[in-house]
Amino acid sequence: MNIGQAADASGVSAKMIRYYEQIGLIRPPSRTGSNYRVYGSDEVHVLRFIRRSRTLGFSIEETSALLALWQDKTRASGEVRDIASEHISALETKIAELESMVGTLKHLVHCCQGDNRPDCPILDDLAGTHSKTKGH
Amino acid sequence: MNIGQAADASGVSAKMIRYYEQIGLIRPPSRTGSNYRVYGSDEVHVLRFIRRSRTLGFSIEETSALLALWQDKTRASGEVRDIASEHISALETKIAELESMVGTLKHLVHCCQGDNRPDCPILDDLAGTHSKTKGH
DNA sequence: ATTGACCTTACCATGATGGGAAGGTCTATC
DNA sequence: GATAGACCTTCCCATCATGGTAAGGTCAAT
Repeated sequence: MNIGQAADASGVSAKMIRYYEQIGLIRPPSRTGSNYRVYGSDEVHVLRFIRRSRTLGFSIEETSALLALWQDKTRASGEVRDIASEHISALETKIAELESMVGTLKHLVHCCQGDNRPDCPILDDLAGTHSKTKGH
Repeated sequence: MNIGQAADASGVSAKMIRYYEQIGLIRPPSRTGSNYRVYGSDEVHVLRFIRRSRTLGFSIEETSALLALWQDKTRASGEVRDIASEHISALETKIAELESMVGTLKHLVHCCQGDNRPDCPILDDLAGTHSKTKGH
């Protein structure tokens, strides 16, 4: 299997497959006589694992740890759960931050006439020219 | 005022002030005879505006647009509201994605024993070795 | 043999920020 | 004055994950 076919089969772009190899996330595959990378179903399986992990928002580093645990037959599932739990916490923090932003912005948009007058509470808030943003 | 003092007064690092100047977000300030940048309260005001905008998650590009509108006395507040509304939508999409990730991960963690057995539903899900992840 | 689709490596770009080096300047103290 | 230390200047590099592009080699079908 060529890299393009492995890319199609795994959903990871050829560009990324080479990158993952370069940073040591995956092993260098064997090559043909003309220096083409050759992949088998095992490699595709690994690539799918990586893709799913990335889709779930795990960083490359976390993905690398999960991959090692996956391939380690003697692993303890507690380690995996810890990684996932910490990732959940990080995601929830991020969500809370975004929700806070959205809350502020919605309030500002609600207060904004949206007409042609030069007054604009959104800009006023950004400029910090008034005392309070929140609290009706 | 030197760049360090402007940084302290605005909450934007000196490094970032120079960067904003370099990309054209802010105007180059005047210089002393010894080539030091000199800032006044107007510049600090602009920097605070930028900082607040970035804190609310607006990109540099969006911040640039908002800054132009802020400094345009004849602006229509509708434009500002449109930028903010679109940003809210983008943030909400992001939040929904993150919540979806968290939902999946929580389910997986819930199913994971966290003991020393090699079975781990989280890894199984990442590997895609079973039919369903969701749906109890 | 030619063509077109694929592969290879190598370099550059993103967005926003931080780090550091090498060298110049200002201020306070001796 | 001189010296020390805190500041300033520019320039380059790194991040993180991904995409693009260019120059050149290879394969399969016509």
